[in-house]
Amino acid sequence: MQEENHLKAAKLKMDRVREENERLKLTLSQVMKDYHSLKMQFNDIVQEDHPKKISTDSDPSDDESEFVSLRLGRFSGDLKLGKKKRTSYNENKSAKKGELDGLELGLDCKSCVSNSTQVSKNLKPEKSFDESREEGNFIEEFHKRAKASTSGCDDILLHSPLKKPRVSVRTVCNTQTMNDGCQWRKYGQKIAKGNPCPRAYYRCTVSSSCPVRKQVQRCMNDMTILTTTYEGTHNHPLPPAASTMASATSAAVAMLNCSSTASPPVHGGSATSATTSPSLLGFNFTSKNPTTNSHFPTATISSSQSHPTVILDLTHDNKFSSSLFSNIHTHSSPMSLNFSSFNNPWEGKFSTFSQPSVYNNSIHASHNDHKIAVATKDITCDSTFQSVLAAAITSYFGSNVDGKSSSFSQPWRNFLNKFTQPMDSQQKN
DNA sequence: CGATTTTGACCGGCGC
DNA sequence: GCGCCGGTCAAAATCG
Repeated sequence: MQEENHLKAAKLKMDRVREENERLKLTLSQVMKDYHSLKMQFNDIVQEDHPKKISTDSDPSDDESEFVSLRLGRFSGDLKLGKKKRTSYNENKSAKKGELDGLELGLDCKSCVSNSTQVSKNLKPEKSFDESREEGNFIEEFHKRAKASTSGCDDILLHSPLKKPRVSVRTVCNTQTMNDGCQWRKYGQKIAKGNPCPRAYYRCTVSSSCPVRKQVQRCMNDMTILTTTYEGTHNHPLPPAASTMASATSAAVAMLNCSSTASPPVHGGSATSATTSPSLLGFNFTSKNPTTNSHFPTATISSSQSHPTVILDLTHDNKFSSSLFSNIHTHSSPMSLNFSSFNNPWEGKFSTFSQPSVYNNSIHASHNDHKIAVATKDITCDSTFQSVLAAAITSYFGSNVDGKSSSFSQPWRNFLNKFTQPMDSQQKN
């Protein structure tokens, strides 16, 4: 009798799970449908805007070569590995810790020597004096390249080298940390004010002398959201997966640097006072309608007194963003740059985006059309920013995973191509 | 037994 | 000067 009851209960449970499964399938198919339709529409828009540019600028087979490669710490000849023998990237270990189930930023960023110089122009060192001493030649070369820049991006960091820029990445992640391809050792944990979740401190252990640190903290409002804050630049070669993240963060830092000049003069003129400016860059791509904004990744530039910070929000669920930002950067009026991703570029790459709630809301094409139009129009105002932006997007979404196929859809490629046009041609527009 | 994590102590910057 | 707070250190504990 009891067994029968158990059986019935189990059957009921199975039915419920089956129903849930069906619901998820439906959601997935809806997302896929949206994706394809948006992809088509985006393609149309880009083609209409710049039909010739896209078709004539480069060989289609050479699409990826147009992408900007940002690789800090990868200048040849200056690679000094630490004495530690542990230079392999032990994925088994990560798997043991459950990281393989977590976020995987395992997309390679195509390394283009010819193009990297161009980007280096836009990048500025993000080192403190101490770190500069440590890194010797590497940073010298970096400075040389930075000085050779004609981009006009003044560097607040050169003027105030102690204020190391940071890049925060917000992701949905169920594991302790997201797997960014690098090897880290935890060296501390603290309960930070304003958030009961402990903040963990990690340092890069790929090279013993690597100055890169990261902080990992869960969002108080949504425990599934993980905020990873990177600081510093790797002074060693990185595995492809790690260089992807490094490129993205570097791009974000460069974005931050450029913002310092693009922002209107603010009282005091210090880096920190920029936070009081409601529109840091003078750009605002964010939709006025908050309800249409929930699916798009945003990069937020803000600055605390000690650390200018770029926040890349990859959660798809920006309803938490405002509260989080207000918690972390209480002095900031962060500006949102809405990249208006049409498809779901994270799909399949961020494996922990498994929560149905993330995808449950459907994406409306009309809104996206409007948003991408606004975005492309406004972004073209700043060409330096464009390459940086493109680099960031490229590195995050994967320009070329294995050298054979790009994970970008054609609309994305066109979009990126548009932003990686030579600056001169952009400015003439 | 070496590598890694944990955790309390310590340090320095900042605001009052 | 003092206290708060973020960040780091380092000894002990744990893991593989």
